[in-house]
Amino acid sequence: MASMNEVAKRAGVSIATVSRVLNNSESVNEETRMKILKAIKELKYQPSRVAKRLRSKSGAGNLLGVLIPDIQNPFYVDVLRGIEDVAYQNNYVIIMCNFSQDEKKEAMYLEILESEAIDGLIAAPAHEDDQRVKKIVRNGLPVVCVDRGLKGMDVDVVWVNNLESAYQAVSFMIEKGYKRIAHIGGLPTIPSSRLRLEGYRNAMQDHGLELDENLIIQGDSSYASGMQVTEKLLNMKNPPDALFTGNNLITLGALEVINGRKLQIPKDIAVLGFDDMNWSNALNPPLTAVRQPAYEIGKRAGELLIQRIKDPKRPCIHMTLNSELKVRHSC
Amino acid sequence: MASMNEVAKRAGVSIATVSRVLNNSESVNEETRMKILKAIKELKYQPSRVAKRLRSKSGAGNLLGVLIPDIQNPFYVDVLRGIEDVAYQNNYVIIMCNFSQDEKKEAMYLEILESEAIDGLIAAPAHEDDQRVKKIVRNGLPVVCVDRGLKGMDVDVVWVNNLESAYQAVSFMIEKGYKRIAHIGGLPTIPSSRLRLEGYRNAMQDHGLELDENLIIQGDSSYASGMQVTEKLLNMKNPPDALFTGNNLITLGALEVINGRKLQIPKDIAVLGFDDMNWSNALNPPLTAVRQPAYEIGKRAGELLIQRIKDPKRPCIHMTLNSELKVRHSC
DNA sequence: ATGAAAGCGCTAACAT
DNA sequence: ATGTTAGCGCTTTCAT
Repeated sequence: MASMNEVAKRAGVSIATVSRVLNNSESVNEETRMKILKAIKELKYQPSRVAKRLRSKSGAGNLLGVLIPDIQNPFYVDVLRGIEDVAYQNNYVIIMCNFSQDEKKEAMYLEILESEAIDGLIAAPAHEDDQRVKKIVRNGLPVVCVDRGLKGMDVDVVWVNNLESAYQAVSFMIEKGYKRIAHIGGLPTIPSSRLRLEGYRNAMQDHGLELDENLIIQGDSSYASGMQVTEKLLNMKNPPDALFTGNNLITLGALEVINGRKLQIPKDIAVLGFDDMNWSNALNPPLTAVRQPAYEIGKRAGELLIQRIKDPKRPCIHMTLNSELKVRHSC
Repeated sequence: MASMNEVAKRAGVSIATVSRVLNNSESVNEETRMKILKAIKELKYQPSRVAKRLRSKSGAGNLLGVLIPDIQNPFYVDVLRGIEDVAYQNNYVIIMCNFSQDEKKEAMYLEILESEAIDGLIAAPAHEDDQRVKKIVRNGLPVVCVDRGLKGMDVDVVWVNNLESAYQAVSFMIEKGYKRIAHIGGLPTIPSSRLRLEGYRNAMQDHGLELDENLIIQGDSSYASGMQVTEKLLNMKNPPDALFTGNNLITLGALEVINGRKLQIPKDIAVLGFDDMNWSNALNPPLTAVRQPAYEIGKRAGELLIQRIKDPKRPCIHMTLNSELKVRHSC
């Protein structure tokens, strides 16, 4: 790979001038500019992003970190797609850090990202009291949180109206006539899990339905937990007639168990999932679900981050996107 | 962030000595080592991976590029997980480049990766004649291909026995008694699409079944193409009694159409998919599928890449993993 | 309008 | 065993 020096030599100018035309800064004589452009072309010169990053400490490195809890969850894949599109359009590139709900791994990745001199970070922190992410924000790195905020910390957040969405979904179930609606929640440490649970509780109460605490079980947000909890619920002497599942993976786990028992959805048990998937119509019956605009969450987060990199002083924004109840046939 | 210089000053030594203890190279007096370690701790010093990368041109940068055609395809997500695990264990970090089957985007990303001075690349090239990836290999960057090779080029590849797997799958369908088995293929430019088609053809012929060319349709490997082609097939005057779908996304698209028409699987039409998903049991009925060991493909590729980075002279390996027919209830 | 030179944080000769 | 020094490829004053 040719370096700026070689370009400068070939064009018979100094590297400073080359740098100037590259950053189309200030006034450069049209003639010399042409000479330089020619040399660049001939040498197939491409600037080293590494050197650039080393030199200019802020925002010019075109490198973003993305920290997500679980790449196997389709929700985060879609978020990632949104981020990636914005990043790509702005000549940024992404270091992907999937910490698989493992806080040790999260800590490692965060250290590495710092030492990679990223220009900004999009993160779904392990929980809202995540000291590691908080420290990074305090250190002045531009950060945008997705799906979860940071308690007591002013930071950009893009998320969805979890409580209201859950409330609306459960209300829908109630109106459909379901009485014993169980909720399989995600990790209680995750704020969105708690909000969805709260929405569930509120809806039940507001509609005068009895709140059977045995019907509320929180797992660890995984497929396996979806299976386990569903088993448990279905084994009850008085099992639920409907399931409100707390995320994508839980929903899928629940479906596996229900299918395994040859139960009919929604006749024997109805299912309404939080989180939609692009292929929810491929399920049989098609899944009724709360659709978070995952791609858009990622896109917005990317935009906010790039804004913040350019203008670190801009006041923080909490952007709440609306989710949508996709009524299909499982409830 | 503290720099090596500050550490050196605090410990009262030169930066060279600091560098030595960091790379636990050569002999350093135990006493000074302690002093330095102490200073490092006190300053919370972390080496800059950027500076390191700029300086030492080969393999020390701990940065890997991953180039994949479609992050929305669960197969690639699992591959990515495998790569990521190996990378993480070896202190490498990943720049994720999803080119969404768009060759312009692929080209852009490849350029950027070069200028990021990555130590190695794992790629699923757009096709086997991909000049851009070929050039990178020729330039001497360590590269491992997954899922697809590079025609006329000696390069490490990790893939699956596509032809045999398809052959086996279709034979299974035939033995089950299906006669009019349709194949919805992926992009003909992708080698694995062609191999799976060939496996299909061979199986049909070897079992003395008529090869109705109307039953063989190649799309673009997407969910949408899965839907379109399935529509077309089901609208035939003499529709197929079984579907052999060419990848994950196609399968899901096909299922949506089949469900939409209230057709029973496998009674009205059987489905066998190439590519399994972690949640295939959540489908109703559970999907019979050819399971590629996607995670392991990623893991192996990661291992091969790190080996090659350490030893660029090692002869190339074509590693063919076995896929497995998961017989469930859709066929 | 252009060049010279310092320096980002580190590695790797080369000295001592 | 440790220090000095010359870069890696670039940006950015400060001169001219």
